[in-house]
Amino acid sequence: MQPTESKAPRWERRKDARPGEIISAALDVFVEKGYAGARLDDVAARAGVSKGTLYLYFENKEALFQAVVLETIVPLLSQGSEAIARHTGPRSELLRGFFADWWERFGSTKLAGISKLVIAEAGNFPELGAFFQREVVEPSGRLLRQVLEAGIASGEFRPVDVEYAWRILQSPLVLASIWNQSIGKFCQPVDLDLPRFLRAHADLMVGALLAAPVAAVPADLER
Amino acid sequence: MQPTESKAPRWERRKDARPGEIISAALDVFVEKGYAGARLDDVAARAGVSKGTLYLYFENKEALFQAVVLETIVPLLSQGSEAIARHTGPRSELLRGFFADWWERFGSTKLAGISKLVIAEAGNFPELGAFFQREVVEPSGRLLRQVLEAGIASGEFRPVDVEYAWRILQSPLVLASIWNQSIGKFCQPVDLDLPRFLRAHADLMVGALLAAPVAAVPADLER
Amino acid sequence: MQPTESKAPRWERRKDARPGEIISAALDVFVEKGYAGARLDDVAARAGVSKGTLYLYFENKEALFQAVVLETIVPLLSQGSEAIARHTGPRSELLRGFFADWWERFGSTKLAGISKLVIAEAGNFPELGAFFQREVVEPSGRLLRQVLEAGIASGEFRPVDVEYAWRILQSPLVLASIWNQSIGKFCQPVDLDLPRFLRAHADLMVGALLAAPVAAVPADLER
Amino acid sequence: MQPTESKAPRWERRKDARPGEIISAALDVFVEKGYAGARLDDVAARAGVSKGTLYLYFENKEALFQAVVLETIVPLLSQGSEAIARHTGPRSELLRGFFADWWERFGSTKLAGISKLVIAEAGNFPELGAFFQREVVEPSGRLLRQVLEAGIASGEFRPVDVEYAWRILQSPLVLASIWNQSIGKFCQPVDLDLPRFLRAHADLMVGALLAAPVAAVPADLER
DNA sequence: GATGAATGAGTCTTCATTCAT
DNA sequence: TATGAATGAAGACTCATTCAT
Repeated sequence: MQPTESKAPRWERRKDARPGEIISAALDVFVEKGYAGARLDDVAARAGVSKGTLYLYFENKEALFQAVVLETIVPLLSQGSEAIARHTGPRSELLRGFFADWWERFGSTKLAGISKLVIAEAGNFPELGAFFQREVVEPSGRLLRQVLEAGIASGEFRPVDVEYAWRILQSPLVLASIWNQSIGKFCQPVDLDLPRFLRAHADLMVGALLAAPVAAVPADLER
Repeated sequence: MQPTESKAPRWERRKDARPGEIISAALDVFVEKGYAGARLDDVAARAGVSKGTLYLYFENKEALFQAVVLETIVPLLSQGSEAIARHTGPRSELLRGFFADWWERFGSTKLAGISKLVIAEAGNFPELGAFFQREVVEPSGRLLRQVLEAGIASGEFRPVDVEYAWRILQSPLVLASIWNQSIGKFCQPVDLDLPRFLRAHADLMVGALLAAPVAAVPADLER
Repeated sequence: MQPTESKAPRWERRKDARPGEIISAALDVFVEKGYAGARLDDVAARAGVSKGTLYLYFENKEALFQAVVLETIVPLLSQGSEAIARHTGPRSELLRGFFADWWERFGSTKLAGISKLVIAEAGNFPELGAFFQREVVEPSGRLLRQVLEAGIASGEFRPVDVEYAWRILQSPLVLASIWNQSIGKFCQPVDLDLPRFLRAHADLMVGALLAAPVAAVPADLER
Repeated sequence: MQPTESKAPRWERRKDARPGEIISAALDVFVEKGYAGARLDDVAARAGVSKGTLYLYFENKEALFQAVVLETIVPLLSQGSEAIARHTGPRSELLRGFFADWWERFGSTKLAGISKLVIAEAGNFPELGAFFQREVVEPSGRLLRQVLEAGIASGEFRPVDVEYAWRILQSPLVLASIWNQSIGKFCQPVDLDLPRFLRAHADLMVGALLAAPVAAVPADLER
C-alpha cells in the first residue's frame, strides 16, 4: 500500500558492534537491578536486540556478567600498572595519584556498581564472587602492594604489614564508592565534599605510612 | 464457657510471640540469601510456621524485610558512649579499644550481614537506606568523632579533617566485615589472619593520627 | 452482583487424589506425544490442575515420567511373578498363559506406548532408557527365564540357550505391541487377526521349545 | 559470457549434489537424535552448508525428514529375492542364510536407525508409517513367506500359520536391531554376545518349523 | 545461490501470593 | 487463627525460521 514504508528493515546486521552494545546495556541493567534482578529481556531491549541475540554472543547470564567485568574493569588494571611503572619521584605522590585515578576512573563511575553487586550477590552466586576476587581484587591488590613495598624499600615509608596494609589503605575508597552506589544514591549527606574526602583519605594514609612525621597540614583544616 | 475447653489447644504458642519468631527466622534467611534469593518457604520453615501464616503478620515479602531491618538494627544503638565516657589514659588506647569492641560485637557477628544486606538492597528500598544512615551510621560516627576531637584537643593527635576522618578510620573494618559476609564466605584468602589484620589496622590508623613519630612499631618490622 | 455466582471455588483441595490424576494424565500425554513432545502444560490441563501443581508432587518432567512407569508398569511385574508361582501343570501351558496375560495387560494397552516412547527417546534421554531397562526389561526377563529353566529342568523343554531365548521368545509380542502404538495406529493391515497372531506365536514358541515333536496343528491352518 | 569468468567460482559444488549431501547429513542426525532432538544447526554443519541453505532445498524440518526417509529406504528394496531363487539344498539353511544376511546388511547397520526413527515418529507422521509399511515391511514379508511356503510344500517344515509366522520369525531380529539403536547404545548388557544371539535365534526358529525332531542341537547342550 | 546474524515463540521451572479447609 | 495445597506470572534458555547482505 505505502511504497515508502517497505524501507524499514526488520533488523540490521552489526556483528562487530553487537557485543559492545550488549555489554554496555548489560552493565547498566546489572548495576541498576543487581545480578538476580537483571532481566535478560531488559538487557536485550536496552541493547536494541532480541533476547535470542544475546545468546549468539554470550553463553548465558553468568558469561555475560563476566564479559562485563572483563571488558570494563579489567582494562583499568593494566592502565594502573603502567602508570605505576612510569612514575618517578616520591612514592607518596605515586600513592596519591593512584588513589585519585582509582576514584576518577572507577570509584566515581557506575563501574563501582559492579563491586556493590558482587558483594550483594556473592552469597547466592559464589562463582561470581570468586571470579571478581580472582580477576579484580587480587590484581588490584598486587599493584598497591608493589607501591608499598617499593616505598618501604627506599626508606620513604616506615615498615608496615604490607599484606594487610594494602587492603586497609584502599578500604575507605572502596567503601565510599560502594556506598555511593547504594545508600548514597538516595540520601547523600547534604554537604558531602568529595574532593575534601579524597584529600583527607590521602593525607591520613600517607601520614600513616611516612617514616618521618607529617610536615604540613593545610591551615584551613585546623579547628 | 465452651464445653469443649478440656481439649488440648490446637496452637500452643502465644500470638504475641509469633512476629518475633518470624522476624528472627527472616533475619537469618535474608542475611544468608539476600532479598531476592530468600524464599518465604525457608523463612516459614525456620520459624516453624506455615507459609500462609507469614501473611497473617506481614503484608508481603517487602513488609517482612522492612520489619526485619527495623527490629534488628534499632536495639544495637544504645551502647558504647559509656565506654568512651569512662575511659582515662591515652586516646590512642581508647581508639584501639573502640575498634576492637566494634569488631567483636558487630563486625564479626551475623549483624554485619545486615549492613551487607542494606547496602545490597538500598537501591530497591531507598527508605531502608535512609533509615540505616540516620539510625546506625550517623550515631556511630558521632561517637568516633568525639574521640578524635578530644585527642586533637589534648594535643595527642595531630589536627585532621575530623568530619571525614571518622569515616576513613572505620572503613577498613566495615568493609572487611561486609566482605566476610559475602565473597569471604566462599573464597577466603587461605592465610587471612584476622587478629593480625586488626592489629595492622589499629597501628596504621593510630600512626596516621599521632602527633609525634610513631613509637609502637614492633622492632622486628624495622628495616 | 450475582450472589449465586460466588459459589464456584477457584480450586479444590484433593491432596490424596492428585498424584494419581496427574500420573494418569501424564501417561496419556506421554504416550500420545512422546517424552520430548509432551508439554507439562498439557499434562496439567488434562489433570485439571495448574502447571505449578505438578511440581508439588513431582520434582520435574523426568521424575514424573519415572512415576508413570513405576505406578503403571512395575505393578504388573509382581502380578506376573505370582501367577508363575501359583501355576501347576505343564510348563508349556504356563508359557502360553504368560504370553496371553502379557498381551492382555500390557501389550494391548496404552502402556505399550511407554515401551515405544522409551525406544524412541532413549537416545536423547539415556537415564530414561537405563531406568526402563533396570525396572521393567530386566525384571520381566527374570520371570521368563525362570519359566524356561524350570521347563528344561523338568525335561519338558529341550535344552536351549536360556540367556538369549527369553528375549527371542518375547520379541514378537513386544514388537507387535510397539508396532500397534505407532505405525499400526494408522495403517493396520486390514485383516490382522490378533487372536490368531497370538495363537501362532504361542504355537511356534512352544514348538521351538518342546523336547518332543509337536502333536497337533489345527487343520484349518493347512495350506 | 561473463567477463569476470576468470575469477575462482565462489561455490565449488554443483547445485545438484547439495540435496543429497544434506539428506545424508540429516539421516545421521535424525538417527542419532530423533526428530525432535535433531537440530538443523547440526544437520547444516554436518552437510558443510549454512543453516539458511537448508531452506533453499527443503521447505522446513518436516519436509526434510520426509525426504530423508524416502531417499534412504527405497534403495534398500531391490535385493534378496535373487538369493532365494538361487538357493538349492535344505530350506532351513536358506532360512539361516536369510537371517544372517538381513542382520549383516540391515539390522546391524545405521539403516536400522531408520526403523527406529519411523516407529518413533509414525505417530506424528502417519504417511511415513504407511509408506514404511507398504514399501519395506510388506515386501520383506513376501520374501520370507515364500521361503516358508516352499519349505512346507516340500515337507521339510511342519505346516504353520504362514501369514503370521513370517512376522514372528523375524521379530527377534527386528527388535534387537531397534534396541541397539536406542537403549542398547547406553546400557548394553555387559555380556551380550551377538553371534550367540543370532545362533540362538536361528536354532529356535528352525526348531519351531522343522517337521522332524531337531537334529542340529549341539551335543554339549544336551541334558 | 549462499550465508549466518537476528528473531521470537515456546518450554521447563521457580516462587510469592491466595484461599478453601 | 493456622494451614498448606493450589495458583499463575515471570524468567532463563533453545531453536526453527527469516532475511539483509
